[in-house]
Parts: sequence; structure tokens; C-alpha cells
Amino acid sequence: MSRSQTARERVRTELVGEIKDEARAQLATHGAAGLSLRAVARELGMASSAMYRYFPSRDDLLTALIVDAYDALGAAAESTAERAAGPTRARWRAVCRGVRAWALAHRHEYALIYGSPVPAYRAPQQTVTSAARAALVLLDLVREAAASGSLAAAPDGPALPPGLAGQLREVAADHAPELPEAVLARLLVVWTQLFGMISFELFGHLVGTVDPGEEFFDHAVEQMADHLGLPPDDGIVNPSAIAGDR
Amino acid sequence: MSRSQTARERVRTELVGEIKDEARAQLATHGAAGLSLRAVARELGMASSAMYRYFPSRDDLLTALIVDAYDALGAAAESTAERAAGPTRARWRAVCRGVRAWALAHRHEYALIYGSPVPAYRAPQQTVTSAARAALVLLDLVREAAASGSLAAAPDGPALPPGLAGQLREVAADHAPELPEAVLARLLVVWTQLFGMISFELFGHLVGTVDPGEEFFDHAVEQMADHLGLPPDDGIVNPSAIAGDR
DNA sequence: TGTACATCAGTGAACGCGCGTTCACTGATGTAC
DNA sequence: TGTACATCAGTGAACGCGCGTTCACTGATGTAC
Repeated sequence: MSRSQTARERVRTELVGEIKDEARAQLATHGAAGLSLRAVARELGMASSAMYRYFPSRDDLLTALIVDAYDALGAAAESTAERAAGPTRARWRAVCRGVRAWALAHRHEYALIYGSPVPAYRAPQQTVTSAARAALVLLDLVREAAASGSLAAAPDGPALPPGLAGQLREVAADHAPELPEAVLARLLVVWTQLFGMISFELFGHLVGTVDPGEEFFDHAVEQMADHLGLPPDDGIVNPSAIAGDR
Repeated sequence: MSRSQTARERVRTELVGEIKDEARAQLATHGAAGLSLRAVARELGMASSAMYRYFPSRDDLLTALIVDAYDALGAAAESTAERAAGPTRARWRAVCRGVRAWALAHRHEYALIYGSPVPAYRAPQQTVTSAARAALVLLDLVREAAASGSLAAAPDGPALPPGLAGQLREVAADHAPELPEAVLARLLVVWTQLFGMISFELFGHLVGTVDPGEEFFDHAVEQMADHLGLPPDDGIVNPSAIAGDR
């Protein structure tokens, strides 16, 4: 509480930040599996044993980086959604682009959270809420559209398989109890589509096809919006946005 | 050519196989970045230096595993497509399920090719044709449907952005020059969707939502078929398959 | 305000381990005549 | 068919490196009275 204690704590916080920054830099060159406390310490001009004053083990440092990455992506999505004006589709577009932009700007942190799991590392519960943030932004957009009545009706036809419907009900219970299961299913499809596309681009699976993937991404985002039933723009009409699905 | 030479070569081929098998087993426990020639040799009861009679370096072993994985997935997709009978949609469904089944049965090989790139490893040209095999299976299904006139017409509306259309033209030039760009774009969207879903499931991002992902996957596969414009089944009608998009 | 004490940050040596790759070598297998 | 030679598989020691983690320690910072 006293000023001097806060001073010591300030230094500590700053050093924790520097350690994580350096660790992030090393993700780029050596990957998550190659993250090394000794290398971080060396780069910071410290003894390797000093790291243990800040992180009890290598895995704890890794956990911190993972939580940070989820939070940074979530914050990017949230602030994009807040800043974006206009109809739901425009905001949807903005958020999707924002997610991709964050991923492109932080490739190795993206790979850390959406790439292959680090072997012998188990993510603690701690990551779950951070991981959900970006998803909740998209969910809120859909809720908004649904609440305002502008969401296209879910297609007719028989219901979802009961097992899936039940799973979706449970997921939505906390966050969107009012949305029909069919809409939830579509949102989840689109959610995996969004990250599938970004991963493909970042991990080099679009090389030789539509890489750079800017236009493809934008095009797909409109298809995804169509698929969700988001209404077309009012103002600036995007060509592919008004193309009905099928 | 002589019998004895072939004998030596047979032994060699067999040992190469054993080395790769053991290496694959180690992928599971240590990941691609942790793949170690010494550990493989140890497990095989050989001197670590003996590995160099079979693979000039660790990266060459890794390349072999990657090529094998692409080929195994491609072969699985091809044979599923050949075995599957019935209308295009049924075969589409079979192939998608086959791809997922392969991925679930070979998680670590899947992660090797569709997870985060291994740092400091550059995939040689060698992998490209193997990597394309599975994609070509799906492309052929769509070509088939298009050729038989059963593919739903691409939606009207303005054309794709010219840059994207050009990219797609180039990609398709060798394999499907007759398909319209709009169909190619949808196939690519669906392609990223398929792998996005599988990656999400395998990498643990569906835990707590729709994991196990069987029903969700099947449901999404029908949505993807709809999106491509594949006609509904003739015989057994899948409930979600006949639900038109939007 | 001054002093005794407790807490904390950081050090450097050490433990015990693993890695990729090279090299000179031995012995077995295959080839040419 | 037999023999001299070349090729190949496999060994074991070595080089030079890196790692996570522990431990007893020094010195600085913060706290209680």
C-alpha cells in the first residue's frame, strides 16, 4: 500500500512485461515448443535462475503468453465492434477483418492459440474465459440482429439432430438463451469457417491459390454473413453481399 | 537388378519404414519440433549415427513424414470417393467424413500438416502435389455435378472482385477450366471450412461447446453441400440437406 | 527519525540431461571378371 | 565357380551446444517499532 512498496511492485510488473515481450519475440523464431527460459534470460541480460522469481516454470510463462494472446485477440474484436458503426453486416465485416488483421500482425501468437497444441502442455482453466471473448463479440452481433428482427428467418425443414440441439442449448444457456438452435448452429459453422480461413492463410495452405488472401477473405465474409441471415447493407452495397445464397 | 541386390534394398526399404513409424510415434508424445533422430535410433536399438545412412538430416525425415501424411490423407479421400456410390451429395458426405475420420485416427500427422508450421523448417516443393490430392477429390465431385447439370446455378449478382477471379482462374486452369469462378470460390470457402472444423475439434476449441463433434460435423457438411449447390439426395433424404440456404 | 529485522531480487555454480552431426573404423554384402 | 575389389550398413567416440531447475549466497528494498 505504501508508496515504496508500490515502487517495487511497479518494477516487478515492468519486468514481467519485458520477459513476456522477449518470450513473444522468441515464439517467432523458435516456436512455442522451443520457448526457453534460459534464452529469454540471456537476451535480457539476467541469470537464468532469476526467471524463477517471476514465473515458477516454463509452462507458466507459456500459459501467460496464451492468456495474453486470447485477451489481445478478444480486445481487438471488442474494440472493433464498438468502433464500427452502421448496420449489423457492416459491423460483422469489421469484426471479421479485425480478427484477421490481428492474426496477421501477431502470427506467432495466433499460431500459439489456434495452431497445434503444444505437446505435454495442458491449458489450465484460466484460459477459457479469455478464449471466449472474441466469440462473444460475434454472438452479440447476431443477437442484436435477431432482437431487431432483421435476421432472416432460419430455414424451414426438420429440426437439428437432437444431440446437437442439446449441445447448442447448453452452450447458449448462459449467453444467448433466446436464439434458436438453428441460428446457433450456423454461427458455430461460421465461427470455424472464420478461423479455418485465417489458419489456412497463415499456415501457408493458400500459397499458390488465392494468397494473398485479402479479396478471398472479404468475399467469404460476405458469404458467411449471408449464411447467418444478416441483412444486406443499407448504404454502401457490397456486390457479393446482395447475392443470395443459392 | 540381381536378386541379391534387391534383397539388400528390401531390407533398406523396410528399415526406412521402421524409422518413419517410430518417428510418427514420437510425434504423438513430443510434437514435430521435438522429433529427435537420437530418440528414434535409441528406440530402434541403433547407434544415432546410423540414422544418417537413411536420412541425410532431421529435416529430411520430417519432410518424409509430411509427404507421407499428405499422401495418406489424399489416398483416404480418393478411396472413399471411389467406394462411395450414389448421388454426388452422398459421395461428398462420404469424402468429408473420410477426411475427418483420417484426421481423428492420425491426430498428430494431421497436426503436422495442418497445424502450426514447424519453425525454421521450409517445406520443399516435393510436398505440393501430395498436398493437393485431397483437394482434387472434392474438386472432381463438383466437376461431376456440374457436368451432369445437377449443380445449382451460381447466384446472380455482380461478378467476383477481379483480383480474386483472376487468382481462381489461374488455380483452375490446370484442373477445372470449365468451372465458373463463383463455383470455385465457393469450393475454396467450403474447403477451408472443412479443415477449419476438423482443426477446431482436434485442437480442442470445441471442448465445452459441441465436442464430441460428430453431429455438428455432419450438420455442417450438409450446409457446405447446400452452399456448393449440390442437389439433395434422391433416396434417403437428410433432414438438414433439404433445408435451402436462407 | 533511526534502527533491527524480514522480505525480496538477482547471482553463479552445479546437476543431469538431451540434441544434431561428423568421423575414422569394422565387417558384411554385392559385383566384375 | 572363385576370387579381388568396391560398396554399403552400422558403430562408438567425440565436438560443441542447449535445456529446466535447484541451491546457497549477497545485497538491496521495505516494514515495524
